[in-house]
Amino acid sequence: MILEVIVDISNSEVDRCFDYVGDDVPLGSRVLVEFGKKRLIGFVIGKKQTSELANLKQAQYLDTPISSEQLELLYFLRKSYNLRYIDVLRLFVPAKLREERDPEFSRKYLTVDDERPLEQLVEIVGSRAQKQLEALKYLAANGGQFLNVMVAKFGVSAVNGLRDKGVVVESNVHERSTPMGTLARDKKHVILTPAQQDAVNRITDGKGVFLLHGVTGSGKTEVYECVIENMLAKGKSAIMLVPEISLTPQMLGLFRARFGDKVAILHSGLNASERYDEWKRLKTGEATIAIGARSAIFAPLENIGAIIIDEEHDTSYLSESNPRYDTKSVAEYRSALNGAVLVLGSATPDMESYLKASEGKYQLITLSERISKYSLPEMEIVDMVQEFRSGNRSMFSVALKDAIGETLERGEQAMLFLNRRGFASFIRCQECGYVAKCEDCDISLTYHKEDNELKCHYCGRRYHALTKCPNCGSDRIKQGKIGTEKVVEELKNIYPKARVLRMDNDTTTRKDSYFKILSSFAAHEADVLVGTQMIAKGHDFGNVTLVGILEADAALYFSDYRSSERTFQLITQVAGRAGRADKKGRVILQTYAPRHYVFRFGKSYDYIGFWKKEINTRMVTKFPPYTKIVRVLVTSPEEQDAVDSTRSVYKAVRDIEAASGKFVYLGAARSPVTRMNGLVRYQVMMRISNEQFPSVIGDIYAAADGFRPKKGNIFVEINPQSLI
DNA sequence: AGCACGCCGACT
DNA sequence: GTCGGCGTGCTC
Repeated sequence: MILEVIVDISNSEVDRCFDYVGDDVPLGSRVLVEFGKKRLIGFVIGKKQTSELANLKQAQYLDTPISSEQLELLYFLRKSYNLRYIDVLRLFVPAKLREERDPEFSRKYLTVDDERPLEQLVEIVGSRAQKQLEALKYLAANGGQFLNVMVAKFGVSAVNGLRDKGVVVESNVHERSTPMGTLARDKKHVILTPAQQDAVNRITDGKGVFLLHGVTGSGKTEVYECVIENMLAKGKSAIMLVPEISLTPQMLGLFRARFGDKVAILHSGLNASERYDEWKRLKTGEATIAIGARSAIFAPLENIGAIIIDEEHDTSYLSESNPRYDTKSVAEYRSALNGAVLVLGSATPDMESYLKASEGKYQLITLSERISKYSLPEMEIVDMVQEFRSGNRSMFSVALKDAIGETLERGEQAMLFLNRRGFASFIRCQECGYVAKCEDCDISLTYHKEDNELKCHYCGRRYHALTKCPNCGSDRIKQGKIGTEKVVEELKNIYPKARVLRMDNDTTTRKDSYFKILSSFAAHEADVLVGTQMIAKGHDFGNVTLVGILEADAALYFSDYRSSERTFQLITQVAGRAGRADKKGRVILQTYAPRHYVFRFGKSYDYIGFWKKEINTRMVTKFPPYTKIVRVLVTSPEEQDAVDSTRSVYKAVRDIEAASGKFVYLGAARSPVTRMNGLVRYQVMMRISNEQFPSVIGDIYAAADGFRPKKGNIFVEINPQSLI
């Protein structure tokens, strides 16, 4: 039998099948092959009787980790996102399966017998066996250790003595570092409200895609749990995706409590062995629920009954590098393959999701009541232009300053948000709040220091830098951006006794420091937490009664067509942080544009009102979800190489346009960030109507692949999150 | 990705 | 004269 094998090398040159001789193994099998001079892991994706080539090498069968359904998914991903075979296959298997070594390789692990108290065990060992007692104490103190490590430390006879006396327990593990037992398992009994029950029934008995629009605190999680429970009862499996940031021990404990060992958790904190163990539990059917961040959509489950995507508007569902893909559309495809329901849940759904719901493509379920009897906090909007005019040059409005003082006096906590993203900045007049926008796109211009000019990131149009406000003539027109350090500094000046914690990209370089800061704040080791949007998500802090949003419009004027949507999502999310428990919350939102519709709708938590206004803008200005933005990014260490490639791609795309009909926009230019990591960056930008998109995207991919720069790289992005 | 083959500059 | 630079091409 000839096997068509994809080898484990991610390179466009070898993104095709290589023929090997082998046994008649199932498609999706893992084999060991000799490729050139290297021994590599490969995946069988095709079989045939004969090959055009002579002298084929032999492929050695290992196992079959990939299902036929996943192979269908492979072709879908490859076509939709122009991915290489191997990049998709790598998403399907844990890293352990990319090594030649037997993944089942395990070591003996010793733990102290926890059925009996330690004193009793000490007695059994007896005072004569000093070395054994020492080893036992070490085990008890460390919670366990590998057998070979114990032997090295205490000698064979001491360790064997302990094993003979039966005071230690042996188990086979890979390299597990976090024992399963550490997760809390307190079971809570949940009684659903009629609205929740109705949602559960509709989803369980239905099919297709559901958009679960539930206000903050409306109990979406209970709905997810019940849907999963019903699917398990039907003998089906389920996948639940959450933003990486919400994979907290509390959240996982909740699911463990309800579903026990049926849950497999795939999060970034797992080491390779733990990941393999969880993957295998799903593959063998021992676990039938997969919970994790976006890549858990590829979990090796069969007969899936439900796929749930919590906080579906979250941008972490879009993979922006290496294998680029959109988790939601993968989920839609996979749920269709399985005949499963797909549930998209959010308090502030993605513009496109709600549009599909309004068009009847998704079934809309609304949870409008909060479970808790406490209502959402009152939102006050402070006009910072007014503050500035009345002589307050501080970054804190009088209202916010007073509110912080009162909160501190009551011994409660406050959170201050700085709405900041990226390093590029817009230009704003401090006197009147004027912001420079592109005349063609109605998107805020970005100031580029190197060229001292303003640029539109969507069409490339350039404008002179402003020295005076065109609206009011003031010269107080400058970059609108402040940092968290400055906020902390000023806060310390006003309230020297306040204990302040700061969290932003600088303070949270390591992943665990994020949780450290949050849990320190939760333990009331600080009175005020100052941070960027990072602190908007995550835990509930019962003692937080004040939330201040300092530059509510900073993201609003960020050069991005989604800036209003982002701002609305953010203020809704942030407001949810205030007064969740029995204390009434207060939100103070500072802005230079108090009459902007985002704040008008945000103040009353009116998602639908906002959506209607915003979707109309998108339709009129021809931005997603009515069009698709396609960007071909070309990078190279050499200017000419990048220019040549960009020109060729642009010409090819012009031909595609000529054959297919005019695009909404097409242009080629330098990328907004012209150099990065020593590489020059050029781009071809397009905006294409939804109708036209499916028929041209394949040709655009082909054009990009065909005119790859000699020394650099080229890739195609669809609706990129940022244009840097 | 690696590795081999192959054609031009500064060294014993 | 040669050693080695990395451009180009191939791996079933």
